Amino acid sequence: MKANIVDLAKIKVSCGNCNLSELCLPRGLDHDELAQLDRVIKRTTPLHKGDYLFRAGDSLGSIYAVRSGAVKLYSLSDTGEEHVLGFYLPGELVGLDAINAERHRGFAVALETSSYCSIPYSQLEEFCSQLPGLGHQFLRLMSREISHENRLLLTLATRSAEERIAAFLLNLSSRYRRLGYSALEFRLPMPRKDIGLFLGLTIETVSRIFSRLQREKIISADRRFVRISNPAALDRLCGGAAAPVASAGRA
Amino acid sequence: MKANIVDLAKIKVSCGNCNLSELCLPRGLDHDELAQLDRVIKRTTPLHKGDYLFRAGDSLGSIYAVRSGAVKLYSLSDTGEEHVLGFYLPGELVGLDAINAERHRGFAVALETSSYCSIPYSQLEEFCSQLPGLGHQFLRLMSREISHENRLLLTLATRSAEERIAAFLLNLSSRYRRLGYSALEFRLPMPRKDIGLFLGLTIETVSRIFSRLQREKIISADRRFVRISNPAALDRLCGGAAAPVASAGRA
DNA sequence: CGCAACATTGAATGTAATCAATAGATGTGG
DNA sequence: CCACATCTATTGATTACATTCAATGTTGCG
Repeated sequence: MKANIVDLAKIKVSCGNCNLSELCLPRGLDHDELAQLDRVIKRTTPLHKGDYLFRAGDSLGSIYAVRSGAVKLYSLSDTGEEHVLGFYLPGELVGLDAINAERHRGFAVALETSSYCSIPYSQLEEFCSQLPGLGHQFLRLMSREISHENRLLLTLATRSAEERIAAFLLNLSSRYRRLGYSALEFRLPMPRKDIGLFLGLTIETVSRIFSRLQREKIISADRRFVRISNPAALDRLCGGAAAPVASAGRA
Repeated sequence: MKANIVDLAKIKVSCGNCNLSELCLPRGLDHDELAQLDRVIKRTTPLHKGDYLFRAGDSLGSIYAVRSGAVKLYSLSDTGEEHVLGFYLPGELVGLDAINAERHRGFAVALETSSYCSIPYSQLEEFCSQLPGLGHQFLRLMSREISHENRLLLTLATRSAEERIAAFLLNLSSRYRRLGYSALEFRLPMPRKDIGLFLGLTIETVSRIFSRLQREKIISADRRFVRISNPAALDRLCGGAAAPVASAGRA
């Protein structure tokens, strides 16, 4: 059975055989293009919870794609307050905001054991010129990030605490479904505090809203495990701000 | 003197002679590349106040660069509420969020008489492959949009009404300086209502904060005309969230 | 087991929204 | 040119929601 193990390892280290390829950079590439991309993508040992992908101030080395686990991106203000900019799940790219200044402004940390692929940005840019399909997909992913942030801006600017939590849960739900997991039952990779720092709420408010949604039989939550019992009600709550259908990418 | 007029007109319709070229797509291109880019960029008659560049649901035709005036990007929720996603000044690109879905989700409307350049997205993408300098700059501008939204997310998620207004004014200030205008005295291209819809505040709150900042001698505002009397105080107010130095792009 | 991190709940406070009225600016047609 | 309507902005009074401060409960780890 040793051969089997080796096979699994080989499968894992190729974009062509990655089950995320339709969500990630390789999307739309033909066999040859894929092979070329594969040559520059690096896959290293997984990160453990608390390990950093990069830190604020680091010069832009690589763009990272989450392969498993979850990554939190956050920034620190002058006064040391943390703000969570987003959570990244498998198939999603981290570090796109650093291209302009060629320097990261945020910290990317693993919320749990997580594996990732990385590609040096200079090479990625070069490849985007050479492989039109890759350039196309990369621009799409950049644009998607902008779209998602637009939706998030709307949520943060205009929605109540309850609506924000509802939108957050539905967003996660659709992203898990996209990954082939259950959309109605999942485990949150982040603590309540990070949800609060992401949505602009205090941890107490987050906790109270979770309790309220539970009293109203809309969700049932046991620590990090969440079950959406009444998706329609949750949908109604977020006032159409979350676009649960066909949504993907950052929360 | 008729020749002079013709000359001015010619100057205006070339990226090579546009005074915004260092802020816009042509940045970093050599003479030949510039000439190629110039061939596909369209410059049409200016928009009047209230004219639309595109509307939600429109398929992605072109990417637009504001040349003069100001453009507001906003979206409507299911319930018809407006949310302003941003304001675009000369040298800034509008419509980058539509690349992913190949469809606009927002409305782009001129806040005042505004001119613009447009480039069909399919051609832009093709050119990005052919001219590495253009691809590089376009990715930078996409990335910059993401960075600015990140900063905005922080502002909306964690700042008080006063801090939001302070950050908003400083952001506009730095963008006007970048364009060569006064950083301390400018005219707001948008009404109070739009500022509120952008910052997640009601028009009443916006008005009250403006009044308060005036009582505190930090600004003086007469309708749309704003003078920043005490930039240091304004800076202190926004708690380091606005990064007034070297900031550029969307508010 | 005992500690530390995470989470929940309650009471009091404060900020911004809402409701409401007024004032000023802009534009139109008589 | 003025009367009127409309749009925009300001200010005040009240209300509602989320924060803050505080205490307690729970889980998992060393």
